[in-house]
Amino acid sequence: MTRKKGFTRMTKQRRIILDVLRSTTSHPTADWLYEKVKDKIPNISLGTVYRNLNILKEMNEIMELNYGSTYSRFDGNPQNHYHFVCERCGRVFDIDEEVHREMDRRVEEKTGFTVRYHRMEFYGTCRECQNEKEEE
Amino acid sequence: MTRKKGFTRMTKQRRIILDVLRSTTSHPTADWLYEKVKDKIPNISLGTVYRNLNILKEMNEIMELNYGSTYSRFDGNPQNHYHFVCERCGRVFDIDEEVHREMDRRVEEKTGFTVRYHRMEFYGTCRECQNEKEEE
DNA sequence: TTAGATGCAAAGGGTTTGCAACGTC
DNA sequence: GACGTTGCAAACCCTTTGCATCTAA
Repeated sequence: MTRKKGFTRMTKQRRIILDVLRSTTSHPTADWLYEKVKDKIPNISLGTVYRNLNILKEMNEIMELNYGSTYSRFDGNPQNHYHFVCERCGRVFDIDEEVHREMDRRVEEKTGFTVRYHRMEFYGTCRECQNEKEEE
Repeated sequence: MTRKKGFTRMTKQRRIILDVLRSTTSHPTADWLYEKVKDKIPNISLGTVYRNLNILKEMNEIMELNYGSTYSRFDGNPQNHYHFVCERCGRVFDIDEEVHREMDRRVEEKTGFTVRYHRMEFYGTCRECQNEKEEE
């Protein structure tokens, strides 16, 4: 699983993909990033975006999120933090709440497993969507 | 999102899919369920399994989990609970820990969002995998 | 009786990958 | 110069879906 190979080269593509991801708080999809990066590298391919996202993930520079949807979202903040997913509009928000590391220890004691980290995501309705009319 | 339609019929397929899922704690994939159900309904189709899993999910009889993998796993226990995902073998375990509903309220206060529930999953190495030799 | 459910197979759609050319170190 | 990386397009693979047929209520 852990990959020890190179990843030595900081190509223009890799750098710009990371820049774009770091410059937004919207937890974008690979395709959204592809479109954005195309502004700067018009002939970049979607495959390159995916490849670099996977590499950046292995380098612990970014996080991959997949909450319910059929596609992944990416987070340019590699620090563990919690998320909120709006069930109406699908947007993902960061939650400003400390990560409860003590729960990892408690689970370790209970299970005998080794816990490296945990993820937590809240589901509900964001403020904006609360104000919209109900629809069936 | 919320679907008001029928789902009135408890077909043989639906009942057996739910039975099989309820009879395991392994959080199986759709394909695994398909293979198991085939023992009882040899000519059932994979599409039927998927359709029923989606319906059962909407009926709040089961939960769909998608933690990292490209495919979903299903949980026959509709009660919210936490999970542990082994990063080595990929198995998913239930965690016997009360759900911290108070965190939902705290996030609501902080964000102004409406929180319906939260999910939490721990990642690490299960006991069995800890005993296996390291491999690169 | 009849609307929901099934089987089959094809389509969907996000993601991965093989390969030749390219670019970084 | 060597080897990681890219672009392109095809392949993958899990999941959904159209349609004729079937069946639970």
